Amino acid sequence: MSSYKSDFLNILTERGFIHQCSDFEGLDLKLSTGSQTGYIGFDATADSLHAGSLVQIMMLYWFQKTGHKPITLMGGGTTKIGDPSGKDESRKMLNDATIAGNIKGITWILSVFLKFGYGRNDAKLLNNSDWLENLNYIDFLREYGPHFTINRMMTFDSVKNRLEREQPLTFLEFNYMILQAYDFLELYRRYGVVLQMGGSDQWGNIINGVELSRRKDGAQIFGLTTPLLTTSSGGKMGKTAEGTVWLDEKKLPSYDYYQFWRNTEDADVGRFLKLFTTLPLDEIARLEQLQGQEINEAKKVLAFEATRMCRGEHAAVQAQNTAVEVFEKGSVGADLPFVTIEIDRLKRGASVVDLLVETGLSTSKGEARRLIQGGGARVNDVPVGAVEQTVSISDLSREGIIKISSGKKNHALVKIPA
RNA sequence: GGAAGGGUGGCCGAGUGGCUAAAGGCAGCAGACUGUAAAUCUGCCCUCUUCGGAGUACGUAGGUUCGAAUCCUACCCCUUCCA
Repeated sequence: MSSYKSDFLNILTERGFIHQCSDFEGLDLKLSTGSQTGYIGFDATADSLHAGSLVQIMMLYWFQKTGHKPITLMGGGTTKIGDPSGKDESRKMLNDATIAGNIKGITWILSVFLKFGYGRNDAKLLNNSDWLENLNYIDFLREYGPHFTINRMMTFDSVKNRLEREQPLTFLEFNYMILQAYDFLELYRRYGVVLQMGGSDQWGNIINGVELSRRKDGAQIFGLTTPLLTTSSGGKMGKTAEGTVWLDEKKLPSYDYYQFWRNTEDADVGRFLKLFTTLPLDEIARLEQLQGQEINEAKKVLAFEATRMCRGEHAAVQAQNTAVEVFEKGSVGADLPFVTIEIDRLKRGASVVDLLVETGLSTSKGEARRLIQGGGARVNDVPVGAVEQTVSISDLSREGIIKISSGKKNHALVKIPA
């Protein structure tokens, strides 16, 4: 289907990673002449990454897999500015300690997907504060300022959108793309980086770096972006009802991570299999053929593989087992969240409303009541009829467990202390 | 510094003295239908509650009034235009 010389571009094309490239031919030629270095920048605005960043991470994964050297650039410096791309409001200012903590968390999760080290194509971690923090304002302006025209900058979406929507865009944020462009040039000079990858919202920032490097150093370097990922029904990737789909297991249990992928919409399964698993394409093609109810098999593969990559084989198996127990056998699984309760309290009768709140299935008593009134609460899979209902010893299973559910998908366990 | 407009629930956006916990839309939750999908339909959607109510809330702080998101004053912030 595709006909690039480089494995990297072939794989990316086949798996649907590519949105735009500054120069396909040039990049292909460059990549096919040997191992190259490329990078992706990560904002340090949160202490971990979520599913929305996974496409970029997978792109780096393939970059390394095909023999090239990935650099993950932490935006220690640029995070202090705030990227205006895709938002109407400027970011909160973060302090140094927070940024440092965030970088630590992000680095950890990246190391799950990439092999870091000192080998030939091992991934390398850098922080742009190394060269941004001590820039001399006047020198910087004189050196690089002339290469950016306001006229041109106004045409970039990040700037244009703000202006069109009459939202404020401060000079601080206006500088973001200049600094990111400078990052690229700096990386080219220091490490011979020839490719910057990123989400499609980064296109403007990336292309600025390509142009700046060409003008300053005559560098022939490239930009490559992934499509903006949305679900087929238009939802944003990485956010769900429960909140953000964090990659870090400390921030999202593996069972929930598995369930996120398990609940993928039909229309997205094939696309996601290509992007988020490393299964061979013919295997994916087979799974894509499945219709109707059989598509669930493909979703299980997707969920398992995605969980395995991010959380490891053991966690994936466990999550899958729990899902089978809960959904296919109507039973309970080890991975379900649980709370313990004193046996005395059970003897007296513990209110379902309280338990819904304690297990985290509801965030307030009012919400728990509404859930019951709406017929969405269950105890041991039996709908709760009244708000006042309580559970007692007799509700305990042989294993000493009571299953509490909010709807059909959200379950938690109440256990008595061993 | 001056002039005009504006700041409402997670978001968008009505509301210009009581009928407003605040229209409508989006997002979200639950139910029905299914396949742990989508679409559709229905209910819910500030917090607490002994279910009678109670407490908070319309940028911030005061004031007028029996009664304010709505009127007045000061302050903060945003937008546009002028200097």
